[in-house]
Amino acid sequence: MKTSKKHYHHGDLNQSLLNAASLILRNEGVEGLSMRKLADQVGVSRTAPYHHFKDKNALLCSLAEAGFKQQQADLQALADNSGATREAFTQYVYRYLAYAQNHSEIYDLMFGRTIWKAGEPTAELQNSAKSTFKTWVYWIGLWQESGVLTQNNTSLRIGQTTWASLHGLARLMIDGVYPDQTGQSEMVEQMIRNLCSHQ
Amino acid sequence: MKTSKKHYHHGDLNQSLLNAASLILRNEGVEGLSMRKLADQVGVSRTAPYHHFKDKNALLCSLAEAGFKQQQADLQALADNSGATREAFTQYVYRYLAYAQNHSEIYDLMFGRTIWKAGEPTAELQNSAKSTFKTWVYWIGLWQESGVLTQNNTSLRIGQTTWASLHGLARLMIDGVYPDQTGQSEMVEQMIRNLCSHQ
DNA sequence: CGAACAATGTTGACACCGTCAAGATAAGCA
DNA sequence: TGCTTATCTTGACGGTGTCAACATTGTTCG
Repeated sequence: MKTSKKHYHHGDLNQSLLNAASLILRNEGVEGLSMRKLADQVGVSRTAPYHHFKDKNALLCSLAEAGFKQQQADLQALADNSGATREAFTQYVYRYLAYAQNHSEIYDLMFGRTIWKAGEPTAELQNSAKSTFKTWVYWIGLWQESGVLTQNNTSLRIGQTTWASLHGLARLMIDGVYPDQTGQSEMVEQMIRNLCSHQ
Repeated sequence: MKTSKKHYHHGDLNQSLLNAASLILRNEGVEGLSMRKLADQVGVSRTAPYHHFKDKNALLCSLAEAGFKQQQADLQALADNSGATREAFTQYVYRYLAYAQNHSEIYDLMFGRTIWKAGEPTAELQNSAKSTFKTWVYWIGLWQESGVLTQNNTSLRIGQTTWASLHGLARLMIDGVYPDQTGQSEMVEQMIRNLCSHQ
């Protein structure tokens, strides 16, 4: 019943849709992701997906949500293996940017206008985002305590600004504004030097 | 011949299209800007705009280009009236962010994926962007000389990172990821503190 | 002046898109 | 068994960008 192709019911359409959508996203970007093509890819009629996702926006939110969870797990693993040292922060930054580059389309969904401005973020998505940010602020606090980051403001504020800086870097690389890879790691190094406290 | 409505030829369609597009952009965002609606608004047939812009992408590039020029003039005026002081830098940052907020849709066109990744930036647009960035780097150099910004790297590198930070802040505000205005100016203040050299 | 030509406008058509409404099919349960 | 509900289907509507073919106008030159 699961792998059969002649069944009227698909079996696990919800997940299949997410998988196929992920693939299209990676290969063709959001612009190449349409509900019709998606349905076709999965081998189902145009409107079948609407029984699993309210609309396209809901599908995208689901993808972004998965992105948040993966990113959070990704980074959590790193933090567990090291203290609040400057080296850990550096690695954190590199991981963050690597994630943004390796999953640029999902990253765009997570933080871009498609969902947050043009569309409407699902409640679940908002929760995921908020949770991720809280974890981030928590670690910022630790880095402040250990003197890696400046203590001239609350961890919330420092969390906001450092994240904004990281995000800006990620966006410029992702959106094709900095097309050349040249000097990219130098930029990151300089950015880290800027973010860390100068004693 | 100019203001008449019964003429077969419009008279100044090119500019009229840009004006109308600007208006739609401001009121409804890029999502609400379609070539057909645009043509309708100007009172011309669907495909008339294609005699003035190769395609929608070209139109958007033109809008973004105008944005660059306006921004550059905007900021140039500021710089002319003040030296390379920290106060000038602060004002610069505020102006930059204000521009991003007050012209969020154009800002998005100038630096967003719509043109730079999904579409193809016109040669003219690329020139405008490059020119603006060069001016930016030039001023960064002056601020470095006067000790406002750090001298631990080239003006190009510092220009890239400070701009990335600013850009990140702008994006988060624009894209609706930071919906509340609360503490926004505090964020900016902290960001400036971070960017300026700590003597 | 008039004819040729280029610029600018028009309608028609095509292939997409998101999504709603109504009906078909299957699964779960009484 | 039959009823309900979840799932999937086809059909349809209004929207999109843009190409091809044709109409009109302004320009230029013999």
